[in-house]
Amino acid sequence: MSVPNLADRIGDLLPLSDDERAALDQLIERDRPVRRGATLVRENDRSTELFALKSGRMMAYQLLADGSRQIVRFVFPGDLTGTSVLVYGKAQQTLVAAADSVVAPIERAQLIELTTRHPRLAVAITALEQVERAVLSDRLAAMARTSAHARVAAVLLDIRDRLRRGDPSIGATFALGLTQEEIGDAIGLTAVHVNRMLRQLVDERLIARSGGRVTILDEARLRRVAYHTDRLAGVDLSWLVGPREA
Amino acid sequence: MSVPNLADRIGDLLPLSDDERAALDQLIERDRPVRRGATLVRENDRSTELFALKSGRMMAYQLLADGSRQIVRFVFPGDLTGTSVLVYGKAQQTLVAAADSVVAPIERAQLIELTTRHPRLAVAITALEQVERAVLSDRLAAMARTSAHARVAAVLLDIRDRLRRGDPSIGATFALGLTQEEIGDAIGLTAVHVNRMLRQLVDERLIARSGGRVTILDEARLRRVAYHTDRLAGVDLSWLVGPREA
DNA sequence: CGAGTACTTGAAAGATCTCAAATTAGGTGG
DNA sequence: CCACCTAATTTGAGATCTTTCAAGTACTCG
Repeated sequence: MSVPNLADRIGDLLPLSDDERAALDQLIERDRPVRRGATLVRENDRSTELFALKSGRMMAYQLLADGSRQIVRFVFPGDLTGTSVLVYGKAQQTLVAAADSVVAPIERAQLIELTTRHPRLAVAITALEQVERAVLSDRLAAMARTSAHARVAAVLLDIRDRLRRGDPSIGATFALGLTQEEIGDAIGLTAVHVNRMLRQLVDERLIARSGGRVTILDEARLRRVAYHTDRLAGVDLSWLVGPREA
Repeated sequence: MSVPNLADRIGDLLPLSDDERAALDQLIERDRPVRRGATLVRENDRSTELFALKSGRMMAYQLLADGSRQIVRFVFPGDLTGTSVLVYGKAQQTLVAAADSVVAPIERAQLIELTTRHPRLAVAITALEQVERAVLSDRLAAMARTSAHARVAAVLLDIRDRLRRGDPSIGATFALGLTQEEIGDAIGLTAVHVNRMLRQLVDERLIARSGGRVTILDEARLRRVAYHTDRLAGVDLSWLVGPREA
């Protein structure tokens, strides 16, 4: 596979029976292309669909009362997004394609039906949600407690790590695929200040930049500066009963 | 009931069959008292227990590399907490009692067993998790994008709303039950600045204070100042099949 | 009554934002 | 391939917000 899909992601957490894998594959069988810059769902839209990203990249954001935009999450292939329609019946966040993308739309009833027939998959999907939550908590702590310098470092590492999950050949150099304004909207800074912090990271010889591409020069030090923790690392579902017994 | 428990909270989302309610009641049958100030779980502790709060109040926090504390969540009666042990097998956050409390410890295997036998409850618990996530997203946006003034206003409203959920007789006046340092650790401010912002809210006639108690004088305006949204309001699980058919 | 913790206030330092302008990069039609 | 157009980036200077440090006051518990 070129990019991981939902079944691959879940398969990484948990050995899947053929039956379970087939059910997941069927869940994401439909394709819907979304052009770069296009909006897939708008905040507060009434909807009963959620999405698995198959390729490309998307961003989920909320608008605040004063018009500013908070990018809550970058969505990479294999991620499930819009899960809050399960509960709210409407979208809590706007979903925009950051690159040409393909999503699999999933009716919430489909997902419920899947989890009813395959309780282990329900647990696995819950696990993915829990990881999201842990990431969100970390980001909250970072926004509240760390400097602009640290947050910019953190977002660089985060994007690189997530790109690498889809393509292990990615090394220290990668295309960020974000404008400085988007970075700012993700970590609560103005574009101007993001620019200054990037320059500072360059001056400190932590990264290099050329033509939209970033090179991490000293990953250990950058990670220290960013107070970075990898939340997918500690996930352990091995205690769940194996596929046969389930 | 004096304070809501987990079964009540879920019952608010979804009409429960007798069977389902009994299963929930059984899930939280054990009692473990925790004295004010005591630590129930420490971040990174290996553990397979999660908890439902039965009475009192708790706080979940993370420590950052520089030693500062981020309070990620205030836990009220009926809340489930520590759910990340499902996935990580260890606690992601430290849990401390903010008041004398009683929790029901729940083995993760118990919860899995419950959700396997009662798929609708699995959905309901997922719903609670989704609400938590939406709240966390809002808080992220608030940290990243709103002023100290707005954040202090928001935390006051948040605490009041959650107290009221447990005791509808609570009106405009309530005991905050938090030190200014704790408020600061929740919203990313120093205690000194929290103090100044409280004073400013008083000067603006939005609130009054006396002896640890806060009175909201102009709720509409305070809510506007805080950019506040109530995330439990929009929850709708009515589309799930009723208990009989399930 | 005394000791410790929480609260309060002031002044100065530091971080980040705002505003403004100059420069660069990328995309398009000729 | 060039010329142009727009969006993105870069830099400077001053304003604003929040923190830090320091000191004094109030409250609570034993």
